Order: sequence, then C-alpha cells, then structure tokens
Amino acid sequence: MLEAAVQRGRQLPTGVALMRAGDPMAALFVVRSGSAKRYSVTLQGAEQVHGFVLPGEAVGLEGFASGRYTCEVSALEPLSYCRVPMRRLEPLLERLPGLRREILRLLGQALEESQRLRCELAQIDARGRVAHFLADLSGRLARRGLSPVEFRLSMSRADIARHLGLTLETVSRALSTFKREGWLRVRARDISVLRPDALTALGGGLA
Amino acid sequence: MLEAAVQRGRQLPTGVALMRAGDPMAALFVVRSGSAKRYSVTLQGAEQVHGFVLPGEAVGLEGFASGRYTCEVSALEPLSYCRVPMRRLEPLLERLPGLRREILRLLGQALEESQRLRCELAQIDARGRVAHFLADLSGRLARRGLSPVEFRLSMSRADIARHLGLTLETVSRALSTFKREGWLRVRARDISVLRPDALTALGGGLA
DNA sequence: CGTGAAATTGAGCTCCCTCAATCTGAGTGG
DNA sequence: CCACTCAGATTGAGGGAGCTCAATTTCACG
Repeated sequence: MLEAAVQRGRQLPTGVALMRAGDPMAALFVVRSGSAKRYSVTLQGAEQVHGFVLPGEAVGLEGFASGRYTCEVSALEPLSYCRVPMRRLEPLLERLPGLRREILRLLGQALEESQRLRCELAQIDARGRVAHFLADLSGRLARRGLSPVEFRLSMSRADIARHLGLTLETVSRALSTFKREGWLRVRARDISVLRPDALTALGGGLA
Repeated sequence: MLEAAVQRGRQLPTGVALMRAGDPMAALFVVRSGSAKRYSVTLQGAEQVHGFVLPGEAVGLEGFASGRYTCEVSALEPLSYCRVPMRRLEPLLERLPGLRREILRLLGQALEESQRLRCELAQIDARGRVAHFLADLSGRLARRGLSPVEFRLSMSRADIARHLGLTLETVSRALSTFKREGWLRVRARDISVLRPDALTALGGGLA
C-alpha cells in the first residue's frame, strides 16, 4: 500500500525550488541523490539558511504545523527524489500503525536535531561551529554509505556562513586554519578529513 | 475518550524535574500554570538551556524520536500540569483522526518554532536577542490570556543567557540599555514593556 | 584562454566576553 | 524588628574574537 503511494524517480535541476514558503503542503519529499538548501528570506531580504538536505533525508515536515510549507528548499546540484502526496499518506496513517510511528519518529528526530543544533551552535565559537558543521556532514554522509572523509561541498561558503551565523570570511579563515593544522585538505569545495577526531573534539562532542 | 486518558491536576514544587534526559517516554505533558526550564547538560557539565515552558504548552514531544526524553525539564515555580500517558494515547491515535492531526500539528509547530528561533538568533546581535526573547515571551503570554506588558521572569539572567548563547552580564546590560532608552521598566525580575514596537523591531520582525 | 563569481587573505574596528567589584533583595535567626 | 547572609543582578575596565571593508587569487564556465 505504502509503495503504491510513493512517486519515485523524480528529477530537479540545480537551482530549482522543490518547495516554496507559503505553498500548501501537498506532499512529503525524500531526497534520493544530490543535495538541497533549506532557507527562508527575511522581510529585509536577507537569506537565512536553515540547513542542508542530503540523500536519504526527508523534507517538508514543518508543513504539519499549518498545512503550509514555511521555507524554501532548492537544489544545490541535480536532485532525484521521491514524492509522497499527503492525500495518499493520510488514509494510510489510519491503517498502518507502523507508518504512523515512523512519521512521528521522523518528526521527533527533526525536532530533537534542530534543538540540539541550536544549543550547540549558540555555545561554541566560530572555528568550533565550522568543525561541528563538517563533523555533522561527515556523519550524515557515512550513514548513507558515502565516504565520511572525502566529500565535495555542494554549498558555497556564504551558505555555510549564513547557516552557522557567521560571515563567509570567518568560515574561510576557519577552513584555512584547519588546513594549516593538518586536520583537513581543502581544495575549493573538495574536502578531505585527515583528523576526524580533532574536528569532533572542537565541534563540541558530536556523537 | 480523550478526556478519560488525561490525568489532570498534577502538581510539582519549584526546582523538581518533570522529566529527565534518558527516561523512557512514558507520557506527554501540558503545563497548566507555572513555568519550567528545558535544558540538557553537556559532557563538560555545562548547562544548555533549550527553552522555557509556559502555561498551555506541551512538553516531551522530542521523545517521539527514540522513545526516550532527550532533555531535562524542571519547574521554575510551582507547576500544575496534565499528564497524557503514551499507553492511553497510542490506541486513540488509531481511532481519532482529529487527535492524530493535532499531534502532528503540535510536532510540526515545535519543529518550525525551533528552526525559526535558531535562524533568528544566529543572525542578530546581543541586544536583538534579548529583545527577541522578551517579545517572544510577551507574545506567548498574550496567547494564554496573560498580560503581554506586565510580567515576572521566572528564570534567572544566567538561564536567559545560556538560552540565547550570551553571558549573564551581557543580558543584564541589554536590559539596562532598554530601561535607559525608556522601552522597559525593569525591577529585578518584574518587567513592564513600555514600547513593544521597539522590542519587536530590534528582535528581527517577530510576528 | 578570458571572464565573472567564489574564495582567500589582510587591516582596522566594534561588540561581546572575561574578570572583578559593588549593589540589591529575599530569607534567616537572634 | 533588624542585622546578617548569600545568591542574584548590576556596573566597570580591559582584551580578544569576529565583523567590515578592501585587495588579490583561484576556480568554473563558456
């Protein structure tokens, strides 16, 4: 039943929006490959980057609050994803207790994640935040079976900065420092993690 | 059915924990009166304040992630609350589509709230954060029918600071500045908001 | 190649943290 | 009733981390 409700194999080119703030919550999404940026735009026109979506991760859960999406999600590289229309999902929630628990679990995880991230970022300095960001990314890639030590950043320094509450110069300087200390190899957006332990230590004890 | 599942009229004295990190998620809670502090303790022993719970607000939703609570919640003043045991809630989710939607809505709201807060706090300076905190508190009190311009802070300056990622001195200085500018009257923990508009403006355009 | 955006690096300055002293106020016991 | 006490709050001075502004340098693209 669930299988029949999922629309698979959808594609999106770089830069195009998967959802927009204010749109009715018509579906949940799960990214299959590629990555995306979740962000919103303030009244003053500044972009606030909520986070980045990696393969295997769900998008659109905040929509449960009001039935509308509250942020923009757009592809940072060519994206393939699944779409689960709410019209099909809702009847299944009645019949499948396992699916119900899974959705609640996903929401709970997203909530816990968001709160943890906020507290961690609020307490540590700039280099710690960048280290934390890299360690987090590394861990999420590993969970998906991708290399946790060799990866390519699909987002710009400015995106990272806006996500961490820093300026792009500070992010760049932090990366340079890590490179100088021998913890990373950085070549533009390609990252090699040489000392994962150093990053997690600086990042404030990520699991 | 739902009424029968809710345990009402429970009490808790100041300083006592409503839940502890790691406890199995046995129930959801709704605060009726009083207030509480949500926090966790890092490996180094530092306290991270996730937020504060006011009357009418639910606690324990993060537990859906793993079936265990992930933070401590303790009373800042004598607390009365309702308790909804998970054992009774789960069967009801099968039968009552309205309740199901309500739980999903609560989770979605908590998630959206948390993400919004993180982005807002990351981008603004110390005084802006304190202003934002007061404006947020004011709005939540108003939603509960309490005065949005005259209230008593149940938390210490240190708690506010740890919540906002500042030091207690900086919080104190921000409050003093607001007092000097004529936006607030501050006497220890009693706050009178004289110019709500100024606070919301500084706080980064809260609704 | 050439072109423009993205990234790096530098210099000066501001804001917030740190350390420290003082002040206030609630609760206690004489 | 009041002095005492002690935690919480305020205020001040000094220093450092990160922001701003600006100049190169590198990279991705046609």
